[in-house]
Amino acid sequence: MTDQQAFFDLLDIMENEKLVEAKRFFALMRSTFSIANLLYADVDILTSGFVVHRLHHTFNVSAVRTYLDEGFLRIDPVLRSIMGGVRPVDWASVRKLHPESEPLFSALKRLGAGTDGVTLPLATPTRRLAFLAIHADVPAEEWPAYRRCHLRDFQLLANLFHASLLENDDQIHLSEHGDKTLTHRETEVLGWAAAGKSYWEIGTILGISERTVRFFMTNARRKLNVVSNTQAVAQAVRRDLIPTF
Amino acid sequence: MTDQQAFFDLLDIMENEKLVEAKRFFALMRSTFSIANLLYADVDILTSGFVVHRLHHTFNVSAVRTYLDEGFLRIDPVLRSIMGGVRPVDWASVRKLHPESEPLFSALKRLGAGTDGVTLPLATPTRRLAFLAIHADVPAEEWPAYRRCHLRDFQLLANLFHASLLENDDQIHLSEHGDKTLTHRETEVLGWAAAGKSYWEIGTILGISERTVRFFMTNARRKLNVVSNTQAVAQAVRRDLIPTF
DNA sequence: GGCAAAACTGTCGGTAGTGACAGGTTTATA
DNA sequence: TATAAACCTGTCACTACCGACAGTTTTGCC
Repeated sequence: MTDQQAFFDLLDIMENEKLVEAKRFFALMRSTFSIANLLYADVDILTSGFVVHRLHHTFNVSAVRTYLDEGFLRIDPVLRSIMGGVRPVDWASVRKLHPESEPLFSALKRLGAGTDGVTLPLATPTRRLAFLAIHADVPAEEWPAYRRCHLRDFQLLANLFHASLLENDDQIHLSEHGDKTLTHRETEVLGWAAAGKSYWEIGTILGISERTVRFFMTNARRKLNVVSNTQAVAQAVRRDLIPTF
Repeated sequence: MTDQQAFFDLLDIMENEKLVEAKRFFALMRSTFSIANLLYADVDILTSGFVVHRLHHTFNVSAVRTYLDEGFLRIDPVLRSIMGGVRPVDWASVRKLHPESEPLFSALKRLGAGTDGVTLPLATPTRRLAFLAIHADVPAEEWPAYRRCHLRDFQLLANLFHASLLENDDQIHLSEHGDKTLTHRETEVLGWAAAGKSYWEIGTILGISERTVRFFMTNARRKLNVVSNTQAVAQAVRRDLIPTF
């Protein structure tokens, strides 16, 4: 049971160390399990493309570049599954479910990325997309059993690694934009927007100009760190900043 | 290694069954591990109080009621830790860190809730607070070793149980709120709109055209009887219709 | 197979929202 | 009396949203 011992040693590290560097985590994972490669990502998908918050991996750099340049990120059915839930996603089962993605899997194989593995979705406070992809280094026929056996290890360790990175993120974030409180007017216009009123209508209701309504709304958006009135209202409702009427 | 076998049997159930009832999950957990009691909660904490989204447990009903009535929910240092991160929280270590909470722990002991256990934070798409509290049924001196040994099992199984509930969430809540039921796609696009995504971005994320996103959003607006996406999202958030991914 | 519901797509024209430009007025507090 | 913070307003250019037009394809069920 040396396998077991190695896992518990790794668990102790992940539980007790404040920040575990990605390189170190990957090295430990590879020495503990039969893993060929690992990829951890925390990205935000936007109009302009995607904003990579964090990306660490052990794959061939040019292979990952090819994957990104070819736009595989947008069509990868594994990622689509990740976005749709919180369960671990086994690559093989997705491959079976999406035969139209066969070219992608073939390309990945050519790039040396292999096709046996599992991707674990990870929770982010905002709606970003974070995951740990684990590329197996066991014969294809042994993979299902190996995955079944070690999924619990992967899940816990991935969570702890992710938590470690997030916790170090928070420090930066909190010091960057400490909580801004909304003014009375900002709260008011958010409330009316949540009630479906347009800028013009809100201006009429509050007896101010449409422009001024926009001014308050823009301030509110900035303070809430969001990009649209819709998102601002969603935030405000969730955080109970809007009087219910 | 019957212990091991029992875990894997349970894993198979959690991975393959669409919806696992809380009662059944708890029973399976208790028969597989040395667990006295379990408590799963998914709540939303607001300034005006807390909204219980889901609550399942095996504790004494009146004990839980006392816990809530006494306002322990607000002062419980375990919950405070949970809110701050995504790591599993061991009750004993929190107790040591917060000597001022000793009365709470004593009260819990009186209520039969015990003081050896661990609470696992679970990811929610919105900023709700979800967790699985596991109350050990092993002698106090054996608990640290037992916890270390089975944390990975707890983490994975808790995740899968939580995922199962989340996946079945929208149906349950919509049936409560009656008339118009939103389709899966409609709730999905609402969720991304609440996250500040534009039609184009949502289309890209979901792998459909911008026009189709507009189609779903228009249907959602009509069903919710609102005039703007902003109002639709406000309604959806208030009524907890926002999708769970 | 037939039917309904859901999922999906295209185009047009008008209205609403958004960021960046550049200000002025009132009110509370140091 | 400074000084900040809130409150208030105008214009321009651009993008996003929204309703109404008119469909096709897929999925689940009887």
